[in-house]
Amino acid sequence: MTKFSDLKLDPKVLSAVADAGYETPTPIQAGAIPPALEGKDVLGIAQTGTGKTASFTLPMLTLLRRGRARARMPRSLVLCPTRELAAQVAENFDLYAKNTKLTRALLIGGVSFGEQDKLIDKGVDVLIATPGRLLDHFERGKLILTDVKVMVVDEADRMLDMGFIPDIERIFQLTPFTRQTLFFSATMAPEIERITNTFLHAPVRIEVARQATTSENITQKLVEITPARRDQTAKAKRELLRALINAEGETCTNAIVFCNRKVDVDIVAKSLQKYGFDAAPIHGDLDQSQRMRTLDSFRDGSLKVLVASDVAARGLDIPAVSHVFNYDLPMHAEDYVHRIGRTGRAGRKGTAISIAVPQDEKFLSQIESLVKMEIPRAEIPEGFELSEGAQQPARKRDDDKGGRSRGGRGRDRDRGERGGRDRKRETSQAEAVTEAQAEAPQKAEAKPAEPEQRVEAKPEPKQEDDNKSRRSRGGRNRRERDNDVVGMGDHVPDFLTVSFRPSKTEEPAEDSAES
DNA sequence: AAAAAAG
Repeated sequence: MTKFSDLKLDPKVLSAVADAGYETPTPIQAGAIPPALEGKDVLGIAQTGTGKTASFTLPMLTLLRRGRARARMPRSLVLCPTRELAAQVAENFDLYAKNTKLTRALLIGGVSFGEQDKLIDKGVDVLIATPGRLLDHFERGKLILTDVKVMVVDEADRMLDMGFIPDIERIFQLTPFTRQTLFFSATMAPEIERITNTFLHAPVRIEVARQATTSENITQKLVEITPARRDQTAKAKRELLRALINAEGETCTNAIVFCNRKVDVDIVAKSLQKYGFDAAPIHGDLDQSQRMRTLDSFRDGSLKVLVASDVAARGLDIPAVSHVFNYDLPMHAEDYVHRIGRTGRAGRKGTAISIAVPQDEKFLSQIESLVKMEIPRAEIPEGFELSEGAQQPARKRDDDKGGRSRGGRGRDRDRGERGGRDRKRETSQAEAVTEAQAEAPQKAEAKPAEPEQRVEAKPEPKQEDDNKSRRSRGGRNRRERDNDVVGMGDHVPDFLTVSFRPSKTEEPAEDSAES
């Protein structure tokens, strides 16, 4: 078995690796580092969580150790699809470059140019960037790319999804033909193939096994419900989500809840907060500093539940998440794998629980054929009061008061209510927001018996106001929502210390009667 | 059908 010490890395880099506690390279590292150190182009086919980042940072630092960057002329370039990913790569560089004098700059959108300009002017060895901001700097004449010796493209498949390929091609053309290229992608779509054929020179191809489509460390579950009425779907799912989190009890130390839409990320996060969960949203419409703050507090454990769009599905290094909840099933089966891959990492056990409604059927079957297994159906947790708003997959359609039944988890999802023609979203954004708002207040009364004071942090009067303003202003009030979302942290009793024993009072009857 | 990224 190779060790890092066998890999001809710079001693200073090696000592940083050792300090970080790593001894044995992962397969992608063992495969990519040696050719990269020889100056060869590398085509790495690997997913997140395989140790990909170190497989280019370590050789780059070694290759760059001699020489010095000139003003505005970075010596290497790392391109990442998202800001968070770029920031994370930057952290990696800091970690492994700590014993060297190499410098780096992070060029991402959403933050001011000033600081970035200053660093570029001083000259940096490593430039880590998202494509848009990089080109922005270039067009302003701030950046000269003719001295780039090494260029890395990270998560190329995602760049493709995001429409970055033209930008990437352009950036390739701005760098010298003689540069060394390290190129990473989880898949080799035809378009990616074309790019690599065009811009890589005799690359060494390293392919590591798909990160088990489903790691056996991850316990997967699927809970199907069939809301009696379409317009109650969202609320029923939120109720169910809370019940599922509660049912996991103390085993749920921290969790990511994935939603397909940004608006739902906000709604769900807000709803969870109203119910006393230590939750915060993250998606691409939130401003960058808030994204960073949220992510930081999630990493350091002060935030327990991260409600996220797919911005967080891939690439982000969030260690040791005990649970992943799919509030929505992802529309791309691939994303399911990425999402649940946020848990069960590094040999730990993880749990991934997904909520499905009848409309999800086709996504579900795609997911199941991708992961090559049927996701075990789980029962609706105790404490989830089955109301008209949410029923288990209907076995009998006319059993319309039969909410209480718990047994049936057959796969007859096509039975349920599916008014095929009406494809549009069941609840408008504005309605949904007010609905989320409305859920909690009733909650407060229903709950005094509960030992934990989770609800007490709730700023009630303010909500009523917001509620009105929201109603009148339709759905376009994200900024406003963001503002009252943050800052509950200190008041909300620790998620961990809460006893999760589900209680029926948790779901007041009014909750489902309303609307 | 949605998210992300340059404003």
